Amino acid sequence: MKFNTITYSVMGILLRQPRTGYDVVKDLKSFRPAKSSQIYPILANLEKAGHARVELAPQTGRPDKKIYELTDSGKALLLNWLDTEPEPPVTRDDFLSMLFSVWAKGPAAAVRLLTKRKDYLTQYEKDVVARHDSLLSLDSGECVDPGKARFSSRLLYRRRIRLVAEELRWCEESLHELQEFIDI
Amino acid sequence: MKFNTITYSVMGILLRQPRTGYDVVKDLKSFRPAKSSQIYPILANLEKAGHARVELAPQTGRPDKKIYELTDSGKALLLNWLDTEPEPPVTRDDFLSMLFSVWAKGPAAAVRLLTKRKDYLTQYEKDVVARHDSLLSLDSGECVDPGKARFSSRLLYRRRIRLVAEELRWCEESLHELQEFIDI
DNA sequence: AATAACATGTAAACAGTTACATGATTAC
DNA sequence: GTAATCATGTAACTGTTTACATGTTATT
Repeated sequence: MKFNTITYSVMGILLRQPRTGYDVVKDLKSFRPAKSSQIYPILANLEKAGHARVELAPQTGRPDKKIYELTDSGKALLLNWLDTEPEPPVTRDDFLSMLFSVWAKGPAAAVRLLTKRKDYLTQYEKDVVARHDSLLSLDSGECVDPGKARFSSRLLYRRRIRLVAEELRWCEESLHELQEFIDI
Repeated sequence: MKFNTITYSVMGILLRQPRTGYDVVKDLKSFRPAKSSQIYPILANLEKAGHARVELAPQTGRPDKKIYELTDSGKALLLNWLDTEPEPPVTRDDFLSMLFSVWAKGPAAAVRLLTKRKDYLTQYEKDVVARHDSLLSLDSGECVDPGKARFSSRLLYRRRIRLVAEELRWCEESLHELQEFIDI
């Protein structure tokens, strides 16, 4: 059976700890967002293929929890995937398409667009920094041990923070450049 | 009629100059990549809706060129879109999913993964810088005029260059951190 | 001689989102 | 009392890629 790449991301969550579908969706948010309607079938497929097993936790008033756990074959499959060539990243960002055409609307429109982006990034930066800080506060020792899951998480957060900060600098530089065309 | 966001990216290309479907695919590559099988129907729809008109350029030995040009209604629609709220950007990047799980494979695997990324980014940086430079060499005056299309292009290239450079710094920093776990 | 670029498009498959179905519990 | 969170999933729709169909011309 051939799996798509999001399946490996799901396995990456289960490698760290047994999780429900609902949990997996939350955990994926930071590096590979997906809707629950996409995740539930993936978990079912993993179980059918023997790469995950399920434990049922009965609940009252809401659907019973299905706690998924990675099997040895699942773990082996995931670790194997790490040696394959990752496909080049793809980004879809309306802001870039808007910027591409904003010249036709004049400098004021460009300023509006870039200011909106700056606000978005500022908020985003705050969120990521907060999550990064709370990760470090949990157990700063684990975060620097490359054999621990939190090491990976820390690297990912740090990357995000750096990139967002750099795009903010770019926004400000671009806005600064546009100033002279607005004021005069 | 309601259009999806890639349609606006296509209109953004046509706003700059009349183009064939083949050309549009090439032009989109830098900020909103898409396959030709997705673009041809979009162009046909734009024409049907009256937002683009087609001029036929007969050729021998290969299909006649269909040169699309944006109409006034198309231009108005595009400029209107620039005032709407862009949806938050989404990125799909296998490398991030691999990094998320690489802790389970140990520091040497992490070094391999990051080195591969570094190589990819180094090549990518070279490409973008080259395209940025060739843009500047064409007409450096237009590039600083926010009423000209090349101003938008220059901003987009500069953003890419900055972000790639920042991710390269992050790679190197992370690799440096991993060194001590490998050598000893 | 082989490969890349030029040029159009359709059909099928895959990936991903939105809407639906269902409702208790918890926090404000 | 209102909104968010918890918890599962299916069906329909939209978006994107891959495979097919068909060749010529230019470059290496």
